[in-house]
Amino acid sequence: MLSTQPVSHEAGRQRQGRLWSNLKEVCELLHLPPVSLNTEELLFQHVQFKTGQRIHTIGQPFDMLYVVNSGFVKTVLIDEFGNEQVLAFPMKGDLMGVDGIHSKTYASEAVALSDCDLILLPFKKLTTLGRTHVELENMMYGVMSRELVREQAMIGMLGALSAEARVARFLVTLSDKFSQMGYSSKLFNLRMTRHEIGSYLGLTLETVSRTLSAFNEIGLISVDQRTIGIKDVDALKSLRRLPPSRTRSKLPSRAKAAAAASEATVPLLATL
Amino acid sequence: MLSTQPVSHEAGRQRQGRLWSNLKEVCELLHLPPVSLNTEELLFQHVQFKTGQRIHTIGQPFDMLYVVNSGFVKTVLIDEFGNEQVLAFPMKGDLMGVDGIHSKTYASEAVALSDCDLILLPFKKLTTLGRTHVELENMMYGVMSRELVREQAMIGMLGALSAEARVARFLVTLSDKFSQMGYSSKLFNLRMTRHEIGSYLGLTLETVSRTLSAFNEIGLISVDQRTIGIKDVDALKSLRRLPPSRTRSKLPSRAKAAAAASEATVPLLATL
DNA sequence: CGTAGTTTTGAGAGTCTTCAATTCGAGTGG
DNA sequence: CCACTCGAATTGAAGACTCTCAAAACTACG
Repeated sequence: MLSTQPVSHEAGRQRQGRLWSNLKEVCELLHLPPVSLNTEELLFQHVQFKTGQRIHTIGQPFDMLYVVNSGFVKTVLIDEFGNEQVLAFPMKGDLMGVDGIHSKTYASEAVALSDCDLILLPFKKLTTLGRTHVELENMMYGVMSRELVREQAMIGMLGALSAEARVARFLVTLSDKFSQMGYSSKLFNLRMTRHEIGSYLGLTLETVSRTLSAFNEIGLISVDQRTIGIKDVDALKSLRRLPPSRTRSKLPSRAKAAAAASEATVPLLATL
Repeated sequence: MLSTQPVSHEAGRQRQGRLWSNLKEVCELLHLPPVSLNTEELLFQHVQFKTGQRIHTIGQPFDMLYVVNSGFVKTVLIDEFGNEQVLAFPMKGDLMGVDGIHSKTYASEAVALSDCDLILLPFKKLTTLGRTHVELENMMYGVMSRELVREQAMIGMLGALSAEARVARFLVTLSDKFSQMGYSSKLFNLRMTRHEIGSYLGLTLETVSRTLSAFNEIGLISVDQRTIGIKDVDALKSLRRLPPSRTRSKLPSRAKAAAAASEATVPLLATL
């Protein structure tokens, strides 16, 4: 009903029947301090993909970075059995393709989850340009480093959090992202299936579904198919579980706050 | 007993009572095509850390990248409870500190697991230099991208593999790394505790211990405290489990090869 | 030769997965 | 316009894999 992506693309101008953006617009999209350059004439082309279309595949020669201007994408790894492992759900302002730099070949596959509009950043062009424009170069390193930090956080999450905590975090992150994009942070539509969410979080689709239902019953959220309403962000944010391994030996082993959330039989959390 | 790290550092020369390495040596260490530059005079300083010493902490201002020249390190994330989440075990030839570029502050903590020798790469110096030497610049991007791919693989592992498969992979990876470093790939010492391994793999120390014991009983490896002997690399490499989630709908649902490894009650699996 | 940390091993509990059935929703063709 | 079909989502029940708690053996170090 609401929070449908806008059809009009804020960034970009028409030219030769296509959309183009300049560096400044790209920087804004990436939430980076704008590179103050005389690069008004330096334009990057947009490309549109329809739902289900592949943006790039594993092994394909690398030459482009992509920035999502609108729409939703998933990036996946594919193992020797053909099983997908979702790595990320890039959306407006997210960068894709960095994993291709090293081997000059994309290491992951990107698929459009909705019709979307991407900005093409020819990697060669960027690096040559960065050589003369320090700011741009810093931007490049910065964005790559940011990606790395994001993945580190992901590893931390997969390695240490319970199913409930993972789903809660996922929702909070999505909520933030939506608000950041100018949509409602309280009510939004998931663009991915439970299966894809599960893959992303290292869970089965059933567990994802059950957890969402549980959150719903407790009143943390409202769920109707792919429409999610956030009702208690704070509770979601603080949803934790005792760490699975007793780490950091020297700590005053905190009492396992067996916080029974109301009388619900649902074994949810220690709101700390 | 064996495979103790060499006291002498292959790379590096004495000068002012300290060790220094040139760019070529650093590139070799990183397994990168040597940057053919007239940079004989461009030297990078070494630093030594003793077991347990902190190389950098979270939040500390970023200015250096580090390359491990000898010894063993762990990098960790620390959550709000003070719990450690091991991110990696950098060893000879590995790069550290990239996560600090983005926020100009290290995002992780690095601790020496053994006495070790690191090469300091002042980030500013590298980038300025890269501006004039394309090869060096490419190297920078390449190494960062490689790190990203490594972490992606880690995410895939944490999200999809069983405890046994994770431990098996860990051993194989270590074995490869050791052989790459010039040590025996068949017999080596772990430099980290079960607890650290568990944190790294998203398991408890008990599960790690039990899994190693199980591998031992089956004859895949020999275990004596921290000394590991690899006896059947291929079996370790092919150790898998049915994916936890039925992904990729359209596949001829492979029969769950209930391969009972010998008659052991140990539920160890589908050697494919 | 104690003391503390590491590792092993056991037993029980619990979370998450697996298998299965049902409902829901959208797209297609009659 | 409605029946039909297929994928997505929900829910239940049982089972499996790991975790938790606990105790003991071992190692290292002072």
